Amino acid sequence: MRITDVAAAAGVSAITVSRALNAPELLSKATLRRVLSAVERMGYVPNLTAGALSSRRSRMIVAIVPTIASPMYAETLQAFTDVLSQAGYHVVLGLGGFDGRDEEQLITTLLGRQPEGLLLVGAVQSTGARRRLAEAMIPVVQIWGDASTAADLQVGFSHASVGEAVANHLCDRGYRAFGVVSSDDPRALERLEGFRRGLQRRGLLLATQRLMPPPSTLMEGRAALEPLLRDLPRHGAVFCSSDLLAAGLLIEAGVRGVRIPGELAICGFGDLEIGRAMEPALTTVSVDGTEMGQLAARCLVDRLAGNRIPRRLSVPAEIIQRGTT
Amino acid sequence: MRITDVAAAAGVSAITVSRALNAPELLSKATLRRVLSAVERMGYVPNLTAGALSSRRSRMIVAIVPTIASPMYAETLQAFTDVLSQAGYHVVLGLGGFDGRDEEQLITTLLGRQPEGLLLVGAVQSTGARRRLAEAMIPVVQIWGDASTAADLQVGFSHASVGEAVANHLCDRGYRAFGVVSSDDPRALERLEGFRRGLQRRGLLLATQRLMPPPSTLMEGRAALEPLLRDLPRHGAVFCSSDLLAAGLLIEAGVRGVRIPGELAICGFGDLEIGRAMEPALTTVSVDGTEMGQLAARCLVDRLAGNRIPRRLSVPAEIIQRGTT
DNA sequence: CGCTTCAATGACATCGCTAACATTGATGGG
DNA sequence: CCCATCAATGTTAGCGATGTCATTGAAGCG
Repeated sequence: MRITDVAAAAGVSAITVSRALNAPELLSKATLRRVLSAVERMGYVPNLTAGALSSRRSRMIVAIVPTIASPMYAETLQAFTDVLSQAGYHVVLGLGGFDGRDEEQLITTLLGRQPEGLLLVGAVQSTGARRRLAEAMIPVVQIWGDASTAADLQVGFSHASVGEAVANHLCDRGYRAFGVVSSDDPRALERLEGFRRGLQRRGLLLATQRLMPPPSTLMEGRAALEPLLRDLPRHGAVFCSSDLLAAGLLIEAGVRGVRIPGELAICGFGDLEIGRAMEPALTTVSVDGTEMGQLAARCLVDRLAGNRIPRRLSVPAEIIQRGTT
Repeated sequence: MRITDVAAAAGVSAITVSRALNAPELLSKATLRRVLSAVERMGYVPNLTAGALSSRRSRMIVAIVPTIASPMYAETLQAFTDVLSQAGYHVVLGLGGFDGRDEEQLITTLLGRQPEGLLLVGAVQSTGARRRLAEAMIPVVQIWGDASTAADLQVGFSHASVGEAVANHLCDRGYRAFGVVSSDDPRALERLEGFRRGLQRRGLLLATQRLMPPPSTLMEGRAALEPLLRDLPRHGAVFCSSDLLAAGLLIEAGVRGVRIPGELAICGFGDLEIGRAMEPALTTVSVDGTEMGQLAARCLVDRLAGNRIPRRLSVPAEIIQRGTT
């Protein structure tokens, strides 16, 4: 069924039906009612593909995320999609993984959909992909971004500063020996670097670090405890790149009877529900993934509506002092 | 840049460029090479919207999921998207929530994209939405489905049987007093009903049940322990609708010094990582969310390729006996 | 009353691609 | 040597909507 069918049924022209659906204020009350009732009666569903081609407005936004299997990204994407859906956009999902392989390929085919905007979690790695994005001439919001790569629009926080702040916080609480258990994705590595620098500023060193490929899991956290205890002096503190790793440590500590924070202090990252629910509750860094997703979405919507918006937005990343440090 | 620009640059007609990209086997080696090099050189990205309109093949699949904030669905969707992406489809995300509000609206606008297939988590609630789906004449795969609602294609398992199997399992292990802590989404309720029936068959009754709105959280699990202990005789067993609830009980039990499974046995659902990582590890029902997502995707791909495929596929749901029962 | 103005509607071309059919020229069999 | 055949490429006409400009008629105004 096409728009012309509805038009015929309502005794108007195709464009009038189009207007009834897209710009009802242009029609007289009577016509509008007649057309809408025909639409309703016939169960007409407009072909958005055709509409997009004609109007050059696809009303689609592409979201490129490493994975949604990780709760942090899932939460962000959920919020992002909710807001955009409200604003009348559809979200096309691109799962890129953590390595840059196929990145350009993925971005290219998705750009072929003529999205009006794009969400990017983390940085674009390949220059080819970067060029493609630039050529697309659409707003790109980057979230969870590294400082290094400047996208068009950015919603996030400085991972390096977070690392440094955690270092300071732990020093202030009196810890003097430090370890890191971290995934080796670019954002985690930036936090680690900041952490290390923060320690250096205080004249302290990192005693041990353990890197592993993303995504991080509880099990990896559990497995990390034993080597950590070996390498780190008693009363040390460990900074984990994810609450999952931290919670894993906590669980294993429970099993082994290691007192937390007495024998080992733990700071996580992400403020996931699991951290809040553990006993003792996890000290962690809270970044509001939901807010970040919402902000990113609103950025795009505003920008597409022609409003001027700030190119950089910060969401706060704050250390939540709880029971494990 | 349009396809004709590339065609001009390569000294061929538009359709030849189209074929170079979509049906290279139809072209001579020389022409193919010439065209592809022009495509490459000019950085041409085909407009898939136009292509979709013309060919009536959108190469898009719509996925409608209650939420991706829940790890189970996120995992399934991840697998689903991965497979489809491999097969050259893009996934458009629809987040429907758990209530049926706006369901028809959401489905309708998404159908306007002319997707070639659709993934549905759970059942369609409104009849309006069901009619719309039927009229769209595209394959619809339903996963995590209730038995009641027969979609076009179905990949899943019987929630009721799972509930019954858990009842039997717990009875067989000698428990005689039973409780349930559950979300009240339709699928969880079906499991609950099966559980109750299973108990009845054995001449046993449910001593207490506590329902709460989805999504389930660890915190709700923790909060559920105290009333549960009040209402349920010692040495009872509780069936939770999610590993998150179960893990919450487990954490709270640790805090209160309630011995698991000595004083309280716990069975979860979902086989999430957290259940495996807890100590004692959680007895649970494992349904492979990844496999379900992959299967659903393959169903669609096969069907769209014109192959005959079974209308119902089962993925196994098996009880994993671990430390909490 | 004639002219402007504006609200309401329509006609037509167009968005960028591909399906369907047409054409071309080389190949090979009788 | 002619003609059927087939591989390789081209021509034309849409796909289903909307942008743009044109048209209509009623209202307002001096």
